[in-house]
Amino acid sequence: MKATGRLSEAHAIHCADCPIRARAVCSYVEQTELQKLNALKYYKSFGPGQEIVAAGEESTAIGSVVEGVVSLSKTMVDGRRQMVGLMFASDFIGRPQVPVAPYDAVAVTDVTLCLFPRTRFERLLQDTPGLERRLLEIALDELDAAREWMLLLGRKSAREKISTFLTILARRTAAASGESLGDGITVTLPITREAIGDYLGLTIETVSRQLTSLRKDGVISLKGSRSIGIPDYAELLDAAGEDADGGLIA
Amino acid sequence: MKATGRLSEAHAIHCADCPIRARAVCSYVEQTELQKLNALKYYKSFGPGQEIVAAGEESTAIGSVVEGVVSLSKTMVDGRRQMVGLMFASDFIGRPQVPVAPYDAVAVTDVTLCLFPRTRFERLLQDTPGLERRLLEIALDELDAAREWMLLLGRKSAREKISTFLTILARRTAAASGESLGDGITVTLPITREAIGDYLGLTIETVSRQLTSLRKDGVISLKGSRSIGIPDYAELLDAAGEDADGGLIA
DNA sequence: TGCCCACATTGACCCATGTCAACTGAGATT
DNA sequence: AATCTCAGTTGACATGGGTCAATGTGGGCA
Repeated sequence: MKATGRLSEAHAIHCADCPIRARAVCSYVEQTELQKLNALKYYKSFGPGQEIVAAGEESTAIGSVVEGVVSLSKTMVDGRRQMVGLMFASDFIGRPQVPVAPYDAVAVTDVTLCLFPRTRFERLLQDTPGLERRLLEIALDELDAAREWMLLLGRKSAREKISTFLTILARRTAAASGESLGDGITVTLPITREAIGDYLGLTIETVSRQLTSLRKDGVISLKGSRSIGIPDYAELLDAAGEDADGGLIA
Repeated sequence: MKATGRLSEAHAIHCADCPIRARAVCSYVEQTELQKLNALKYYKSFGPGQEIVAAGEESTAIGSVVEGVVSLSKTMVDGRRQMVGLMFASDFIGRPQVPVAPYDAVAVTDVTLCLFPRTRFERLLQDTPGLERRLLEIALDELDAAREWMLLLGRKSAREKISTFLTILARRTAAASGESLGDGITVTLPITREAIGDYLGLTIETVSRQLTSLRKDGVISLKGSRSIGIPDYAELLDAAGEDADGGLIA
């Protein structure tokens, strides 16, 4: 990853007090072993739009998102772009053993990462019990999510794509805030229309038109361009082409 | 997985003599430890079209493809289907810790699997050195491949999709036979037009038309419907919308 | 040998989504 | 307040790929 962090690099937080401790790679690591991680880790911050790694570039560090949103995307020579992952707090970025990043990682919001030098992390992986196990779980979760996304990209209509995206945000928002999905939740879009298009394999214009269409049909309400009300989650799920319970990976 | 194997269940092969030993989950396991795996494993065979697991069903066994081709696919309530993985010899099917399959697994050809009871395998994972590490590598490779596929599904044209698929087959064929990609390799399609459509997010008709179009343009030659000649691999790569070296995961 | 059946190809047509372009609106800059 | 800018919306039109339907074809079996 680049050496160009933007904000102050906060070293302050000890792993024991880490906000993402419960779900990150380190979550199975014992208190006693945590010292090793704590000694090696460092924070780095990035501003919106700032590049974290570029595809093809060597990434010397890997680690977790502590705060903010990071997009992973691939770009074709002629500029067509497909987002292949949208990473939130506690998600893991980068891959052990492989020095070259296969995609661009870009900060979408203000982002703080908890990083480890890659080769050091590879050694930790071998002698820190629980680390590898958690990383495997995370990788398998990502794989399931990627496959769910393949269904969306390959087979869903524009309307279904947008609706699916909103259901995911709604579930994420509900989970984070403890609200119920039932009673008219409001979600905040973490990304621009362009990024939504890149995520869903659509153009900006189609994203915009589908949002308008969903609004006209009363499935959602728009409060400014980044805030979306969902009066009836079940109706949205239906528009997403999901069977009632979804089967989706949040 | 189902208990309805079709062919003789060959227990004959010892792990030490296994044809996929070098690349499968077990490849880092020491000779001495191999006994444990060998004692637990069993073979199961399936005929073309036979279901291995259904989405939503409990899968009690997980393991490797020894021989043949397996498709993983997701289906929407209205029947739209997207293949999310095409598994060849040494690929791993199923996921530890998660009892319910998130997709259908179907034998495409005659298939032989090397299976382990899932919960037993989970225990092995913890006390067999190297097993977890290799599974992590496999999962991360699959994840990279899935993300590459997301780019294809979300952003590539029908012609590019078909061409990309053929480049992958060509590389796989070349690697398996030791031939060079340069001199007019011939690939055999392992799946029907319908399955190709499901893999690429296209209809049968579009698959057929694009193959015809590529033939008319001299990019490929058709020898029967399942055999395709590739006179100039570079030209095919170009039609796939790839920059010269690809960057694709085979 | 010839028929059958599933797989594949081809044609005609249509529609969802992309493309190109103009317009709008909210926040920042002066 | 005037204006600039950039994200977003909307409109008109083009087109790639889907849909529906007819036709071709090759391998297995009577």
